[in-house]
Amino acid sequence: MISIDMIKNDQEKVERAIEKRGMKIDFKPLFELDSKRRELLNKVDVLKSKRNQESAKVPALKKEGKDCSEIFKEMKMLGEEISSLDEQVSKVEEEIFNFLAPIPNLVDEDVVPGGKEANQEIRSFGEKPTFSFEPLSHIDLCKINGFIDYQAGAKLSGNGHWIYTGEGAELEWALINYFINQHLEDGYKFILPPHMLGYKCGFIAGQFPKFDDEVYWLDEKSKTGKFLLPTAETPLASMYQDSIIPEQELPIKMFAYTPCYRREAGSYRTEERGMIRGHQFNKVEMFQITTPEGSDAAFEELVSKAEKLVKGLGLHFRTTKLAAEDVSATMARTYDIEIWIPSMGIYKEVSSASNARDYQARRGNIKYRDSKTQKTLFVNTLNASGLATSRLFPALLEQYQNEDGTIRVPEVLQPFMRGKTVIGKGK
RNA sequence: GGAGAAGUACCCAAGAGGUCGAAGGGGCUCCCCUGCUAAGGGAGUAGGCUUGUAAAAGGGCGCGAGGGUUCAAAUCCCUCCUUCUCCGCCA
Repeated sequence: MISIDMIKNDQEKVERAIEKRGMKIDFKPLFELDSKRRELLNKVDVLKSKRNQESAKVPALKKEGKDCSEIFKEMKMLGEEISSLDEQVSKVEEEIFNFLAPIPNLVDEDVVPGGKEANQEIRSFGEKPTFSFEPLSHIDLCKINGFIDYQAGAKLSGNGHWIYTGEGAELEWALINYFINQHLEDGYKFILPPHMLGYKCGFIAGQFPKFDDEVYWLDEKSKTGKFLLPTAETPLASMYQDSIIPEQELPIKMFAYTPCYRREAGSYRTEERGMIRGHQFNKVEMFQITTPEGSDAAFEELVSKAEKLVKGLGLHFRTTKLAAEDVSATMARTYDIEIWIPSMGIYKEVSSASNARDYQARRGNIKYRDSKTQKTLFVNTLNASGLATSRLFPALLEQYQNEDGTIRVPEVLQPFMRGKTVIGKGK
């Protein structure tokens, strides 16, 4: 959420940032609402002040045995005026909220305008692997090795669901453990949040109201109902809602492992077979809460942590800085770490690292107390996957396959697989 | 799922329609005393949001949240949330 003050202070800057997303917003109605609100508040506050003063006199008058009915009559009329004005105030405030809430975050100055085509690769690691034999796709590799049971998954839950079986499940779990271990070593706090969340979490994280159709609602979609988390970012962003964090506790560094549940309605189903896009996938999510001054460094840290994980697996990837239209509405900047999937001949996102600046903090009223001024200020929130397995797993199988269809286990995963160096029974 | 009780400031807690920005205690801060420590004495310790302004002064809101009754609500009524206790259910 952006604020009226941000717009007032530098309207040009705000407009520039929004234009980069290919949008245009006329703020005039907002300013009108704002001055109307002030006007109403000034009026009603004077009346309330008068009511308070008069009411304070009553006990003394009563003690003297004087008649107060005249005052009561007058105050009753005042009271009616007050409640009518109060009503107008809350209506205007609601309109202001409805105006501001859907406005996307302001992208950083250095984020270029445009869509996907304007994304810039900022660095890459490793090379596209070459094979001396005809490599198999991860789908075939899973089938011959019995890592994944797609058919049974579909039987249980329909399209977009799969079952990790045997060494496939072991590999999946080893990946998750490898991530968790790295984050613990880096001093991040381990969080296991609930998977069923209330509406407000979705609002704070910025997914609602726009994307409230893309999550699974456990009952009917409503402000009181619960939905299954689409990413652990949603609960992590909401953990500190309505609180003031002492500055010395910042930055807060944490991570969570959860499955992610997504409807993925209208996705590119044919291209994305296998586990590229499913309704449930595993992800470890990193999250940081920082001061505004600390958030750039935190962002770099998150990106490099995600890169380190992929590097550790020895997988070829590139890091891309997203152009404005590709940055999600909640975020000011996003870097994607994309991994090479040989059978598809494309890079797929395994981590998305973003700085929300104070956008989520405003939505969730998350503040910190500045140690010098003692003032309360909004925190910055940042998140990055670290990592999602559903793209990593296929890339790993394909990049680590042997000619006989077995899979070499990357060294970093071996400790989590009881020392195994090769998995699968092969062709 | 059912029944009951409770939610007041950093913590505990009084408060039962008007002078309650809310008693008291603990904690914390400062000072005094005691050669250290323990103990004692004194003073201070409500914020958050908002309005207003050049800055201020001043004003509004505030006792879990939201409504309502009333001239007036921490206090009465309703709804919701949370916590605790008891009962039920047991993956």
